[in-house]
Amino acid sequence: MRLEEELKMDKFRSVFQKASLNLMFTGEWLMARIDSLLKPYDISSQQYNVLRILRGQQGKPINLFAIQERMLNRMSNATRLVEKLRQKGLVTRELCEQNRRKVEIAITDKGLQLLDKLDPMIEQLEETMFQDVTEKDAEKLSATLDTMRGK
Amino acid sequence: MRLEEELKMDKFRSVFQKASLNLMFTGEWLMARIDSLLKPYDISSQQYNVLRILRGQQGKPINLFAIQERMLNRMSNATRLVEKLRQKGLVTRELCEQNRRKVEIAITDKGLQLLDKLDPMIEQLEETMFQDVTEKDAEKLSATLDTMRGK
DNA sequence: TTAATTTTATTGTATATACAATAGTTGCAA
DNA sequence: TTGCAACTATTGTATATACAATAAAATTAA
Repeated sequence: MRLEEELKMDKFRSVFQKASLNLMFTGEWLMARIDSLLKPYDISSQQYNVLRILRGQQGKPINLFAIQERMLNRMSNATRLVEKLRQKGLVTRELCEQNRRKVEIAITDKGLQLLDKLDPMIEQLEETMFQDVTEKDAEKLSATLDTMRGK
Repeated sequence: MRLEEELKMDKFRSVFQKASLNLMFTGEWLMARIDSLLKPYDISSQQYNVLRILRGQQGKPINLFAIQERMLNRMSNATRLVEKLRQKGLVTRELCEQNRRKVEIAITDKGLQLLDKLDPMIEQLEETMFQDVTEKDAEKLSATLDTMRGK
C-alpha cells in the first residue's frame, strides 16, 4: 500500500517530505515486525541487535562503549540492556584487568544457540520484504540513505 | 558515511540485509534529529506528528481512533499523547454528542502558531538531508519502501 | 427487547528510552 | 608530582512505549 493510503494523506508538501515520512514510517514498521517475531523468545529487537554485534566479534569480548557505537539506535542505555541479556544467560560480563574502566562483554553458547534459532525467521522476513525488490534497487536504497545522512 | 563505517561492520549477509539495517538505522537517525530540533519547544516528534495531522484536517475535529490510524508509529497510546498536548493548550478535546464513544480532537490557535514556528526548521532539516538527492531518487526511495511493506 | 458483537477510548503495568548527573580510571600537561 | 581532561560505565529520573485488560456506547442479530 502506498504511503498516501497508509497514512490517509492526500498530498505531501514535496517528494522529499514524502520520502522522509516514508522512511520513518517504514523503519518503525520493520522494527515492529521484528519485535513481534522475537516476542515468543522474550527478547527485544534492541537485545537481538546486541547479540548479533557480539556474535560478529567471533568470540572476542567487546566493551560497552564499543557496543554502543555499533547499535542501531543511539545508546539509551547499553549498561541496562546488557544486564538484561546477562540475567538471561545470553552474555557474560567481565571487568577488564588492563583498563579497569572497561567491562568486557561476550556472547555465551546459549546466546549463540538462540541466534541460530532466530536467524532463519529474520531471513524469512527479509525475503518476504524484498521479494519484489531487485538487488540493484536494494543497493540504490542503501546508497540514497547513506547520502541523506551526509558526510 | 556509509553504513559499514557507521556501524563498524565489515560485511553484510546480503544487500538486502544491509538495506534493512540501513532503513532502521536511518529512520532512527532522522527521528533523533527531529527530536533534538523540537526539544527546545518541549514537544516530542510523536506530538509534533499529531499536531500536523490535526492541522491537515483544516479545523475539522478528528477522533482518537482516526489520529491513531494516521500516526507514524503504531499507536502506543493516543489517549495519553493527546492529553499531553491538551495540557499544553495545543489541542482541545470534546466528547462527541452524536456518538458518545468518540472524543473529538482539534488543534488550537496556539498549536497552529507553534507549528508555524517549527515548520521552517523541519523544512531546513529536509533540505539539508536531500541536498544531494534528486527528486527522482527521492521518488524511487518512496517506491521501494512501499514495495517492501507489500500489499 | 435482549443478547452478542463491534467500535472507540481509557487504564494498568511492566519495560524501554532519553538524557543528565555522577563517579571511577587513565593519560597527559604543567 | 599534581591537577586537569578524557574515557568509560553507572545511576537517577521523568517520560514514552507496548500490550493487555477493561469499559462504555453503538450496532446488529435473534
